Amino acid sequence: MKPNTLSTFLTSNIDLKEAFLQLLFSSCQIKQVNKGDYLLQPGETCTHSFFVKKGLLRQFSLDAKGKEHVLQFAPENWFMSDRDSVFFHEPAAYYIQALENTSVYLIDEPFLTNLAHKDPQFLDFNLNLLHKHIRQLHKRVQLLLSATAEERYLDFVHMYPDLMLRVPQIQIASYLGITPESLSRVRSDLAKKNQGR
Amino acid sequence: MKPNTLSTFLTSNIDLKEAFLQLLFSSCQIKQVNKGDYLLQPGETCTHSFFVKKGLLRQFSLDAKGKEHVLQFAPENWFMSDRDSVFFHEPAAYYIQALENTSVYLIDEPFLTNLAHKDPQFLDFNLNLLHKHIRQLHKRVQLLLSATAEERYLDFVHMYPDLMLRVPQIQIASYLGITPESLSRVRSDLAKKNQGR
DNA sequence: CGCCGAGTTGAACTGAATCAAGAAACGTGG
DNA sequence: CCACGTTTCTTGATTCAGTTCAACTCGGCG
Repeated sequence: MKPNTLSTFLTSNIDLKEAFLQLLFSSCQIKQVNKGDYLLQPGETCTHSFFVKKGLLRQFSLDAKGKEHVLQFAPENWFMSDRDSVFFHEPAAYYIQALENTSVYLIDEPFLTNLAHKDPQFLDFNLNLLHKHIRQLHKRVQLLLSATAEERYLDFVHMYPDLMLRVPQIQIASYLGITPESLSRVRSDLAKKNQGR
Repeated sequence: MKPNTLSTFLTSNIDLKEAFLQLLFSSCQIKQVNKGDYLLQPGETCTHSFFVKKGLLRQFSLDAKGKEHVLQFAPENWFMSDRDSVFFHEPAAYYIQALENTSVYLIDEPFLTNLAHKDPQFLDFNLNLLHKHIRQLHKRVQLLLSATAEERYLDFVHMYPDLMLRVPQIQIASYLGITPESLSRVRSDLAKKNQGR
């Protein structure tokens, strides 16, 4: 299942009524951002989530020592939003930046909530997304608690093989919670092991 | 705000209609579990979440090396559920165990979903909970990525001071992703530092 | 009593970080 | 299309936070 548009993404999960789809599209603006540009920076507040039509986003934080830590990536057909800002109307705690030239739909939150209230199918779809997100985060915590750098890398490659080809290793290292140097070593160790087979 | 019952917990967030509250209570069974007993084990499936009336639960996994990793604790008035099992009808991946003699409400999932569909206020309440949960998990990932053992410990003490008094250090160490020995050392180092003031 | 799990403390070890330096890839402007 | 500077990736040497293993203490509890 490889949805290519917002429409197929939405309908691939739950059969949304055509009318609601039209409504969603018509209410969405599209925004273009260039590689390196920011959609959101800490301290700002915004009322919409982003849905990636084309391109690639990353969400990251800056710690006290000035280091970046990637929370997640969002390639085509992924949602990304800063919950502090969008749902709780607090200043954002994270950066959202384009890693490629990217076009996103701006998904207005009040509108989404409205839709959830009006369309039972959309509500199910929405709840499903949230539960999946939580499950994925649980898995991530679990990996950070228990797995070595190598294990986490292998899991990443397995889960997001396409991202390996698009995201600089330095970003992947940050996502995995290791330094770029360590990632490089993990990769060369794995290459050696696999050479013998 | 220190809610003491399911009723006050629910109403403290959003004003739920009295009728729905009655409905919720009437449909909930109460279950008693003794310290050390399991509410759920990997491989099982169950259709309800747990709401802790009195006592303390923990959710944890067992890794390949036989080590436990605590994902989260649930003291009074917290929800705990295994999403794999409850929402996706897959075998559970985690254990849920009582750390004290505990009584929980069994919250039937189909019923909850129903409620969300019927009562707009309950829906908002439900969505709010999910978004908060995600936000908390983001923060946890962020800490695991960027903070030292000491920093994570201090954050835990700050966030859950009550749990420090009820949960064995060995469990807290597991939650923080360090060994009990390391936690002991972190604590004694902090004690030394604070002694001089 | 004596046992047993929780917590502490010490010494040796290790996975990953840090620091440093070089090589390869990339984009931008001439 | 090439030259340049910039960023990414690699490799090596050293350091360090946290683990491991082991011994010992303490407080409950049968």
